[in-house]
Amino acid sequence: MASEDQGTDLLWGPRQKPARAPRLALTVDRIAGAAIEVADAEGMASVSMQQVAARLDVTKMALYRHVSSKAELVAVMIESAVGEPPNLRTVPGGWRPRLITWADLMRRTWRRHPWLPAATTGERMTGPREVGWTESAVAALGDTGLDGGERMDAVFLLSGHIRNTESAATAGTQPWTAEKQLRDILRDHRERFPALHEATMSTAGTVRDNGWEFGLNRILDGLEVLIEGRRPERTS
Amino acid sequence: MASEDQGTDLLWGPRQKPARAPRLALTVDRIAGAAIEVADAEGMASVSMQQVAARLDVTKMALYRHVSSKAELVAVMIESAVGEPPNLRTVPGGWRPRLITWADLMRRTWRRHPWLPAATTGERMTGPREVGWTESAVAALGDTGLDGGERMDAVFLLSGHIRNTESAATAGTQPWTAEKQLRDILRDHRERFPALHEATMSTAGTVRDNGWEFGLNRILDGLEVLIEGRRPERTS
DNA sequence: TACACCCAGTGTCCATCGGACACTCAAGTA
DNA sequence: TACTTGAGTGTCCGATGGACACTGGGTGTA
Repeated sequence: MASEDQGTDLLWGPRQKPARAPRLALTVDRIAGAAIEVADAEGMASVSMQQVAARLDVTKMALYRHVSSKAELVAVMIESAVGEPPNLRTVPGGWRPRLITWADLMRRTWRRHPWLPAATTGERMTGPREVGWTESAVAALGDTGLDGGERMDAVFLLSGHIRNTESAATAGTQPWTAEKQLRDILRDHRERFPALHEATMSTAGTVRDNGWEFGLNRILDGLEVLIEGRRPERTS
Repeated sequence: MASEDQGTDLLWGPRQKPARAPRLALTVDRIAGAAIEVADAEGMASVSMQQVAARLDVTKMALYRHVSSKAELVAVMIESAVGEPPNLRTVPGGWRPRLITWADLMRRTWRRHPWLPAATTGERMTGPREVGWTESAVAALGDTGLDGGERMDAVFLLSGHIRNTESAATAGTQPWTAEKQLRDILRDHRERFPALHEATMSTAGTVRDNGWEFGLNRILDGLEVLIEGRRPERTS
């Protein structure tokens, strides 16, 4: 950029500083941190090797000394962003409050890093912390009488709901979440989509959470029906 | 590519064919069809302007005469792939069988085009057929006593479940769906993830559907709890 | 019949992407 | 002092989406 100016300074000016500031050593953690900053600020689409490298004042190829590919960079970002999985054993009240706590913590994390839904779709590597979050939720269902497959399916269902509501929050994943756009469409075509038109209009002015609370309660109610039905009959 | 050979042929060989086969006129539908073929065969990542153009034996820039951007191409693909929304009014038995039918039809469509989850994430344009599918499901909840917001949230919850199970079917969206990989990890770290290890091992050899049936039944049960509780009390 | 216009399809260019590979150069060791 | 090592660099490549000027054949009008 300013190579000529620098040359002039080097020749004529007072030698004020070492030509290149003594920079911190590059580490995987620093790289992940920079990538997360880019993603938080400008979205996953802006996370490229050159963008991340630029933020560290380094060449993109330097990054490859520490991560073997972009996929690995993303994997490291995710592990760093999700944080340590929670310990739910101290939450009183059985499986339901524990799952609510888990879902709430997870949702908070995902809200802090809105690119997580986009980063965690598709084939990819999985890190220990991510698995730890799953462990945590599966363990919370330990005394419900559900079998192993059911416990895993239940956690998948719940975490999928978080993914859906959060990715819908940042981008219109589903037609009916792009509020404004959909409302305009429906105003122009109300005769074609009467039920949807009526439902949408009745929610005008309402605070929307993309169905987070609604879906959470439906899922937990559905689980409760199964768990209570499974329990050895006592009274009835 | 073979321009010199063609030149030779034109000069010396018998003039066998018009240099370029009389090709079908390019239309948006033909373009969308070709793009869907590419996506079905090689996944969404292989859908590029040049790939689609090549399949039509045409330059990529020719496509821009018919679609204004790649985003528009994708939007057209989606509209074409989802097909006409179903009419559920003939399905007997109330909202539950109707939603099951709807979910089953939608899941079938998404299975036919495994790229649909990937294509319908992120900010994008929405077409009338896609909105039609939503209309169809919202209408099925018309006589449940749910209010407009609840009906939309319910449909979002259900369609989100389809998205999750289907996108997990084609790629390991969640750690616990990449069966083989996860099982290996857990074998090596069973002391770190005991609950998950136990749950996973107990499902060995089981046919997995990514929790489709399980999640569907939980969601419907959860909806039923709400709907029945909302109904004006009769007996009890 | 002649000519001008229109427009679908072409060719070329550009910035950006992930990544391969050979390099420089300073620090540490023999 | 000479050699090795390894972090960071520079350059190249093919593929991506897209801008823009061009061409050539068909059609409507004079």
